[in-house]
Amino acid sequence: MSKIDPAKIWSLNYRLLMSVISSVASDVTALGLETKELFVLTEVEEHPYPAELAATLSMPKPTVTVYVKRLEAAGFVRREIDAADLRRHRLHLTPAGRKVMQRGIALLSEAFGSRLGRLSAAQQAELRTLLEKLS
Amino acid sequence: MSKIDPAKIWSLNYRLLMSVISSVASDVTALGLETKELFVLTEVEEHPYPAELAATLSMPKPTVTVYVKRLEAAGFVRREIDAADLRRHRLHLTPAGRKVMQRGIALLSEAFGSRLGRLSAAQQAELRTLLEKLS
DNA sequence: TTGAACCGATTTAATTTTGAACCAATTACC
DNA sequence: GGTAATTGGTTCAAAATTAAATCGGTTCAA
Repeated sequence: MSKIDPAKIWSLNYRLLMSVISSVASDVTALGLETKELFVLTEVEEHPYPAELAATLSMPKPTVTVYVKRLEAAGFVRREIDAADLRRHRLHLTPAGRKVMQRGIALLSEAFGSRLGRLSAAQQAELRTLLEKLS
Repeated sequence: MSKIDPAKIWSLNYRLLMSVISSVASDVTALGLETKELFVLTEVEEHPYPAELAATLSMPKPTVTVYVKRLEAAGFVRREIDAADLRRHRLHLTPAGRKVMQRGIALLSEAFGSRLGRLSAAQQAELRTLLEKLS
């Protein structure tokens, strides 16, 4: 068996993700948001503050500011000042935001799921376990 | 066991990659190239034409044009018109390009490898196998 | 051959993304 | 208390990215 090459695994994974992203991009934008805005939307409930979103998604803060502004303008999130810390802006998914997020996730699940379909259910579970360990 | 959720696996993987990328970014730029330029560099030998690079890395063609121009200006790749098809520009890694690519890959391997280190050798091999099936 | 369709790459112009500087609120510490 | 350091978020100007149009070169069908 050949020696494990992290860069090779990296490259496989990187190209996989990029390929899936670009395959769904046009359908996602048809929903009225950019792909990366969708990623933000999917994390809003677990990480309801812009700074948290920036950290978990590894995005610069000004980028999050822009996305949140657009998501708010589109009516997908609502913002309110956190009473306990007036610097913080707590974000809430609106019903429209939840709906569009679910549609976006469905597109992603469909595209990525069709790749995952090449694996058995056990292998998919194994992949998830491995990725969780890496996270 | 819970039902397999492609979007969940997706999200784990996406955040993992972004996190690794941003952790190496500053060291990579210290080598004299941008992170994405490094990705291009690593694929040049297997895919020596810009159009191929764009396809395998899921990048728009103009983006590749820009990166290749910079890599050429930095002396990391050489370009020559393909004699068999005058539209195509065959790319070659220069010795300096190979060196910087190896350094960049080492950084990436180090950063990603430290995550991979949480897995046993068998699990790493398994991950690679799974990702190859998905690619 | 010819010319219509196609393909590889680039240019241009517009949009997206981000580093740096900033402001306001909070925290830590004397 | 006071004030220095930190944190959440934004602004602004600059840089990166890309869609659309373009230009040669190639292919293919007649």
